[in-house]
Amino acid sequence: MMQTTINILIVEDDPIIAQHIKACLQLVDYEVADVVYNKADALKALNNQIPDIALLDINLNGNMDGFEVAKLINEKYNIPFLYLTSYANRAVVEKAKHTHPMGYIVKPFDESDLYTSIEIALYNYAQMHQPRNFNRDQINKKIIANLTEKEFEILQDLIEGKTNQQMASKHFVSINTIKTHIKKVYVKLDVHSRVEVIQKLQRLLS
Amino acid sequence: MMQTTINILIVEDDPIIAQHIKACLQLVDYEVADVVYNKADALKALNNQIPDIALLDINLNGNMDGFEVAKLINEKYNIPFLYLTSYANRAVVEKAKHTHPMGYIVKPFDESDLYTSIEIALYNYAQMHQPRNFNRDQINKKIIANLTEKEFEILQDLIEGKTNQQMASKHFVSINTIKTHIKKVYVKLDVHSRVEVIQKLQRLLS
DNA sequence: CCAAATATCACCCCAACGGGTGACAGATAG
DNA sequence: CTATCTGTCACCCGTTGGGGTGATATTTGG
Repeated sequence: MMQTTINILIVEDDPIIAQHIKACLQLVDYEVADVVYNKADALKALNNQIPDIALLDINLNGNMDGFEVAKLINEKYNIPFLYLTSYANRAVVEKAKHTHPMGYIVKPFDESDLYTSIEIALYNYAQMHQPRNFNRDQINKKIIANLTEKEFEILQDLIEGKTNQQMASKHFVSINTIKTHIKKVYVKLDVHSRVEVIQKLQRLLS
Repeated sequence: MMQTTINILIVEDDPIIAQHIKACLQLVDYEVADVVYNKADALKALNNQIPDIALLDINLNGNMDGFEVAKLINEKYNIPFLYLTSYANRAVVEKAKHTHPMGYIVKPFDESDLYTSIEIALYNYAQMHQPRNFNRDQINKKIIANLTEKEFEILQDLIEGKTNQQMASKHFVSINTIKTHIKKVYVKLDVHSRVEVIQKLQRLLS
């Protein structure tokens, strides 16, 4: 349940600073997933392994490529990130905040700044991206026929976008069994499709 | 559109540092609502005038009263706050994050640190405490290829649980046309099913 | 001990969906 | 005036999903 180590991606074009960041992070027991020096490598690194959080320099080799990395993270990956840059003027900050960073650290910084900001970022991001109400009891309190444990598990997979076949593989059962469970979930939630399930849950848990 | 002035409450037991913070804030055109040196005065100040954001020192005259001010803000006031402290050890940060600060600045700091953190905090706090703004612009800002007006309409129907046939009837076009639109939406959102669309949107607009 | 609940699986049917290709007309922008 | 964008539509294909029926273990509560 507990995450053992936090994996961090560093995107910083200055190798010296990048290594300094890495050293700081390791001082406080973080794991550095990767250190990359430009946008292209950042995309590769993300595609290769999704970190728990990313530290982005805005200026990468003269371009403001950090913003584009941020945009990609927002689009494709479900992780928080911090800007870590020497730019602190209005125009840049204004643009930066629209990319939804969880923090903005101005250089120079030390490992305290990194540590505290990362901790807060991870915690807040998890808080705001995990609907806490979503558990079997909460749902069962609001419907007539209660979901069984298994049905609830299937329900979770369903709203995560898994296909019946994927669920069957995951749970080591026949796809027919999955279909049976889903049919029961539909009856209990009084819906007739996957999308309706999600709508129903949003209404129920809002 | 532009907020006139940002009003900030400073809670800091060291008068020298408090004045320094105040000076920094005024340098970047923030308004300082009040400067208080202990918990009791903080409560009074909050009761008197609700600022847009608060800067809290954790240590107030030897006690960790900053946490209690934070707790009160969470309970009674609808504003973000930042910790601004010299404590950066694990135990304190651990406790701090459970009080949901929008940031954690370690002393010493300068006005850049304050400015960037305050801007991000205000923006993110507003984002997460404002109900969903589901419109085409909001989505298009976060994806590479923009959705057209028609595609956005179809998207709305889709997340409402409508089938392709229902959309075709509603829009007085062929079901093939609907399928074409949906295919384009999928490409632009980089997804492959209806459920994934919903997931994606939730992430994009969270 | 027995009934109910739960989890498992099979088979059928057909509608719905996802993906690919290609086409055509009108609007718009450079 | 072209090139692109947008909206429209068709056809094909294979997969997935939703709905119905029925069966067999195992567990559990009364």
